[in-house]
Amino acid sequence: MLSPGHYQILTTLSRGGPCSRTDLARTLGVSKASISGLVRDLLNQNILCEQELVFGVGRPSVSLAVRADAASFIGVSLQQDPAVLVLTDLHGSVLARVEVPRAEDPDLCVESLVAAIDQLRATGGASTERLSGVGVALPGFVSHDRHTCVASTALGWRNVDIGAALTERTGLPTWVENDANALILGEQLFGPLRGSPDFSMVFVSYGIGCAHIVNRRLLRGNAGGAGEISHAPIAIEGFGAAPCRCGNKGCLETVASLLAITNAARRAGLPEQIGPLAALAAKGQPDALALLHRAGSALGLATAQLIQMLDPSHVVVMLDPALHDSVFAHALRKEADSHILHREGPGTMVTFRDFAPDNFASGAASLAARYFISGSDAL
Amino acid sequence: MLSPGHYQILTTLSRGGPCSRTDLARTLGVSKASISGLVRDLLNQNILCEQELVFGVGRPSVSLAVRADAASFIGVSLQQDPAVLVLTDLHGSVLARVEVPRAEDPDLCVESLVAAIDQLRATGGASTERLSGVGVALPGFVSHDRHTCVASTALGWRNVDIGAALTERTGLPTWVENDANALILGEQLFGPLRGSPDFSMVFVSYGIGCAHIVNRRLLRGNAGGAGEISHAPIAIEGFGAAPCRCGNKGCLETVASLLAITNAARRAGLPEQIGPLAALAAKGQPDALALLHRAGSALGLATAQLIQMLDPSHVVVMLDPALHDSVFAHALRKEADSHILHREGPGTMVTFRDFAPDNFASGAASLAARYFISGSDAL
DNA sequence: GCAAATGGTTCATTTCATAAAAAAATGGTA
DNA sequence: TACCATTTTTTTATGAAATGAACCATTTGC
Repeated sequence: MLSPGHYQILTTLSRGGPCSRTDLARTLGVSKASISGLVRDLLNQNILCEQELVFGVGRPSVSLAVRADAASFIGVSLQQDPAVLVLTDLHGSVLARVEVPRAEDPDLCVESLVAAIDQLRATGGASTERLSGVGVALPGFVSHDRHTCVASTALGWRNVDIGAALTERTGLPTWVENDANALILGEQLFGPLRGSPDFSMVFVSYGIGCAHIVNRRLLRGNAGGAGEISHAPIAIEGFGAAPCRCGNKGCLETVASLLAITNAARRAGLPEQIGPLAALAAKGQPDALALLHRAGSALGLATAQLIQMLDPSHVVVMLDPALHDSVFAHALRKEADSHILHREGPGTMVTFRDFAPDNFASGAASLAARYFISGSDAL
Repeated sequence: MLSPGHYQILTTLSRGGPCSRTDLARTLGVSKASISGLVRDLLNQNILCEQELVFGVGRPSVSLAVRADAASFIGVSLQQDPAVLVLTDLHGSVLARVEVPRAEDPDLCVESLVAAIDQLRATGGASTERLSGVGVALPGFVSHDRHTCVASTALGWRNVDIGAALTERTGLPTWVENDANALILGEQLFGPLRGSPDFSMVFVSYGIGCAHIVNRRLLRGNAGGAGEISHAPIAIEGFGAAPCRCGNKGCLETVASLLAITNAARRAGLPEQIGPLAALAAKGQPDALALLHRAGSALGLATAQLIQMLDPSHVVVMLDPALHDSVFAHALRKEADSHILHREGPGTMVTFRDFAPDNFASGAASLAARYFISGSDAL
């Protein structure tokens, strides 16, 4: 139905925001005549709309924009229990949201997800008329065709074809993706860093996740293992090197994950919740301070490794709000800063952002949105 | 002269080796009719040739191959003193070679390079009739248009437009590139790993260099700083953390570069040449063993960081031949292996290869060859 | 020999992109 | 107010490029 030319226009508008037909012709390097015809098609199909006039010297240009209601998508996050499902529009805005318990058994899990999806379809009303696809984010490895969960220790799954199951039950095309990858792909399509060709994201949850965009594409690596920062070797002098469940020693997640932090807090007789722990550290409690400083420094060192290796324009670190202005964040920034090579010009910008489980669901929805916009799942 | 279709055919043949017209049509997703016409053009221009017949069930297919003598290129390496210049054909084979002292002064340097290029042109004879371009590899940062050396501590250069200077004096289009990048781009076009979409290379010289191919493209990063493994933080327990010239502590190059090794050897009263030092270690001399083990372990740890972050299919480590079967190499492999997350399937393969200054010159020549083959310098 | 299978070519047709010209919409100026 | 310069957008005529379908070529296997 839509040609590569149509998809190029949608991608450009989605990446760079509204612009005129002439701008599109310049950006894409094709003639204004071609753009005119393609845009007409997209207007007729109610995928684009003409916005306000932009006045310059001559005839004003008409801004073209992708219509938010041209399509809607469902995103499923199995990153935590409970699972989060969202219905989003073509701008990435969340229209509806629902939570369901995350069942371990694959069949039960699909069952409850299908019920939740039906609920979203009912809630969404008119906006679900053009419902175009489902995206699933999960902690684990996903097959190359983005249908099957090859392995997930968190879920206890091996070779679960959740993509096929959901497609069959919902009648909607489904894409499955690793949680960190879904997060960064959502950011690339709809987030503040949209359009940035080289950036990385790290999130600190019970585990630690990481993903990279390089040359505008997701970095998967040879076996889909790129970004496995959890097991980055970060043994620092005086840090000790605790054995990790992977069998090695000195892995990042033995120090900086929420699980490691809460475990260490329990052993030290400190509160296990991250909020009270951070509050205690803010008041100057030495053990809490040392614990969070250690964890932040470790993640800072891993971040420095990342920056030296990839030289991204931005690294976004998603943290629990309680950690935002804490010794954890400060130690992270300081340790990272002291291990990167400073050169002229603007270096890599490290920013913190609130960690929320909904980010994964939105990211998952963006997988389907990407297909709608680019006409292929080439990431 | 050549259309995008022509370049697609050249790129496919160069990447995957000889194949038939029908194979090309299948691979590129276009009709046999189109291929037929494009191939005819390339045969007429003596860029392709028909090779042997491949017999199957029906009519045998004619293998098409890129002619090695369709064009030739000059590669310049300023990676070490003396500079190395090579003349290569379109298969990457070296046809002629010459060395010249590497002058510090940019004007003198250009002068001697031009003289050497003229010498290569004279030596090359008939093969230089289709001389198509010059590539330059140098240790330092290169501007985005691949003409100017922005900064090089090794050469003492700042904003030297060596590309423009050589183009003016030789009349040949010129591409300038960082040494590590030139090396890996040469490998991608002509080396054993040609066609592999994700791999990395590390070389150990007076400094340590590194570059990555990700999704078939060179990973440059935001400011061209990707692959700066020299200053990767590798402080290991018991390693100490020597201050580095970059101002930080615990950088890889303070331990594992040839410069660091020879300096440490001098302080310990050991031979400064890497060959005798390795021989001593092979005989069991404890200080030599400890020194090389330390250096190899450090590089192994950095390699583990690399593998965890990027998950490449291969990491090629270019080493002085004396180090190949040494404690350095063994410690490298052991340390890398003990810090990567092992999963099912074939993991990253770490291989050693001889380090030779000529590799950089060949890589430099491949920059020009790439333009001939792909019609653009989009890396 | 002849059918089956596959590789490669020819050619009329369609599709696609373009350049050039025309139309539209505005600001400035006499 | 009339008119011109400027820029955006549409229309139209032209040319390049890719295609499908038919055709020819050359082998294997029976």
